Amino acid sequence: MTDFGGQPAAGFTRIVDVAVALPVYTAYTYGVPPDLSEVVAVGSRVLVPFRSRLISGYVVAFRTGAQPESELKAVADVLGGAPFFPETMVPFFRWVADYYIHPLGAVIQGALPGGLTIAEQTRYHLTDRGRAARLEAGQRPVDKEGLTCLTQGPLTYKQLQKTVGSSMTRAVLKRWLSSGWAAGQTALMGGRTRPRMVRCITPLAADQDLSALSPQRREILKILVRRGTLPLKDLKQKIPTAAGLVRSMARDGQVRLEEQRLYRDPFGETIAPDQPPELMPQQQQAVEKMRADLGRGYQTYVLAGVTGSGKTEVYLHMAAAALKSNLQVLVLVPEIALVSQIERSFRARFGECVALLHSGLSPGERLDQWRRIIQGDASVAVGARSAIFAPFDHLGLVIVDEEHDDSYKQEGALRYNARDLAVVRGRQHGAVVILGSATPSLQSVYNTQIGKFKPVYLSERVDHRVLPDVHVHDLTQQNEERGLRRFLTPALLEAAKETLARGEQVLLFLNRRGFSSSLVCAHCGRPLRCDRCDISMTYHQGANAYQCHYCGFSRAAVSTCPNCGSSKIKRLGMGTEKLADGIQQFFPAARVARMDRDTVSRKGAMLKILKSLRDRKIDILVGTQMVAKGHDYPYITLVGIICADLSLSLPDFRAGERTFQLLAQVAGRAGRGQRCGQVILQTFNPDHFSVQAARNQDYAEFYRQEIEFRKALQYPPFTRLIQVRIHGRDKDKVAQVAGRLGQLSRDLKKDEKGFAAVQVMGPLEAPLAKIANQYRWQLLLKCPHINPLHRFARHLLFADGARIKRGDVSISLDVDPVFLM
DNA sequence: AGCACGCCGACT
DNA sequence: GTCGGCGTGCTC
Repeated sequence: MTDFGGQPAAGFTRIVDVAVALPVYTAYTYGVPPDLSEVVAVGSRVLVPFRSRLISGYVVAFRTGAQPESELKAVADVLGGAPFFPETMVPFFRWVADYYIHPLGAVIQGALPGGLTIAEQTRYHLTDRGRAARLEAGQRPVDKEGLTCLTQGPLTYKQLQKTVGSSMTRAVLKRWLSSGWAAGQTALMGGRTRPRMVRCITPLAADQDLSALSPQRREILKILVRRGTLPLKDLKQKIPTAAGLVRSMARDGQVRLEEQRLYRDPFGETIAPDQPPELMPQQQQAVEKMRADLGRGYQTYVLAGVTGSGKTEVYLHMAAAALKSNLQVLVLVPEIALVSQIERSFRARFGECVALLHSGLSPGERLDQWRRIIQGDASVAVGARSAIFAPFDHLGLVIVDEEHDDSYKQEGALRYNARDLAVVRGRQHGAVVILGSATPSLQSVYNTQIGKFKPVYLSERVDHRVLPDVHVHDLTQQNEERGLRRFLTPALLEAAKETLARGEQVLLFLNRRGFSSSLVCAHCGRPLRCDRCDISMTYHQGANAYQCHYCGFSRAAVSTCPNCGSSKIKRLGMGTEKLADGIQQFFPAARVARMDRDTVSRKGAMLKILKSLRDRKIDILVGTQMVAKGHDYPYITLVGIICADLSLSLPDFRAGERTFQLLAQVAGRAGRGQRCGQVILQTFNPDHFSVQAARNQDYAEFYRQEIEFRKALQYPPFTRLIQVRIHGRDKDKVAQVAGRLGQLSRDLKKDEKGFAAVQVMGPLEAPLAKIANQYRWQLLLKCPHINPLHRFARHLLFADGARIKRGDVSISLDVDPVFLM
């Protein structure tokens, strides 16, 4: 096999820093051998020796300083040819790694299209001797079981351990190797995503004398001359025997056969080009104001436009202006379902130069869109939060639509907020950033107040449509009612009746899916909880099952109470499923549809519902917060908010903000077409300021009250937060580690003067104390400034916390947490 | 992550 | 006395 250690010290033409795709926090330095020096660039994906195996990494810098060359290992290969990101993005990756306290290599890895990572892996196979040993009597159970696993084919150590269990240790494997029962073979694994290469045929001379050819050859050439280069597959559809024919035609010099890269097409149907419409005066002013800054350095604008004020058209005009100055444009929307709407507008206006980036694409499609951007074939990218890493080099405009939306926060290993990163990237590229929303986040509005961002307002709806009337109805008045009537006020039913009679559509919003959201044993009175999460389950009628909304666990609805064995389970509370069911009984003739995570899980299901709505094949749409997100419903004139309070009672300092945004957004769905809309808002808290502000569509009033509350309690935007999460399978160990981290935090605060301003809250058991068998504790760090907070968290995680950490308890950080549950 | 090294308990 | 468990540390 290859020897990695003994490369000649001399002969390295260049020295590079490589960020490897592992949880390590430093870049490593390698020498570039002469045969690779031409192809290595910043952004190259390289294969490098690391300890005793080969793994992939990314070149983040060339080294010029003196480095003892003899100690360097050599880059083994350059993968995938061209670089995967421009050099200008390295500072961005570094910023992200630093700010979110995450390994640089992992940041890059997470940013790039998936399926690229390569590492050397050893897989073990059974030898003849091992086959014999397996059958011998008196073998240990581990050996017997493990060797049997290998009869199915070679496995890695990890795979073996997974199937056999914890008794399968490295020592056992070593014994097999030394006694010759098994042997290892090392190979490069992963990295299966490749450009799609297709055999294409090109006609060689357009003016060939066709009469001398056979009729079939003549036909092929005719098609080719008309269509230009064509994939062989397409030609075969017209002429089934084309494969053989073109080969001989190539020999005769009539056509050329070659492998060409074909971009996988994630776009649906083609879209007819449109013309920019005339802007309203307000839109025109907004565009003029922001356009003046394009190409003149960084500036962030908060575009606060009421629902229906034509923000998209402002985006399109800004994008056109940026493209005209040869600047690239990045457009972010909160979720995949909204990408297609915006993407259609952009493609209609700008055509082929639009790329699409979101996690719904296949790895191959993503890689292709990525390449189109790097090669400059696409100068506009539309996508969900991960598109913030699009490999643009001359970014001039970043648009974040519905910037208040929590979906911009990525949960998982690297917890970033794409909206915040848009501002960072904009600053690094000297670009204009537009944060657009009808209900901007408190954070962004605060930033306009302190002069960090500039505000731009769109207060008029296009075509002078008026905002809908919002009527608040107190649900406590319904306490005497039973069943559905408890949540359907006479006013709502009356309004629905009238709306349907006029042939218009009704939207009913209830932020809770399923049929019954509360399951209680009729015998012993205990709530039915998920085994793995310690959270109340929800009854789903469609699936006839009890489901856990946190881990997905599902059990048949015939199950008995785990506590007393009774089979009588009371189904209380209401979700969208029960609401849709019930409303149908009130309006038997109406066509009722439901839109929530259960009905749109299949690909394209949501578009189908939206299309039926537009085609007026639906009279009443029942939905969760999904219906509140940016969709256009031209024929909906009545919006019923069934219970405005569901998000109000959550133990989260942002509950009020979230509720206001949700209510205002849902209300804004009414009357977007020609007709005026009305909203009926039902609530148990009619006097709550979030409800009041939503009713009056009064953002300023909401802001005034909410900002007071944040200031009084010293919450963001007046402070910064880092949440430390401690979780693991062993309840006691998690609690113990959490306690020790808390103690450590207080010691740290006492010992270092710089940490005086850092407030340590907790450790506390998380509000959702157990999810998917993981027990959870948390520690909240709060400070007016981010710097001490960062240093503090690093200290906790690396310097001292590292000693506290146990193998089976993990500690992770969430910088600027959005969900505190 | 993955792999080696090194330190303690239960067995031939 | 060794075998083998897992905590600790390093990888250019």
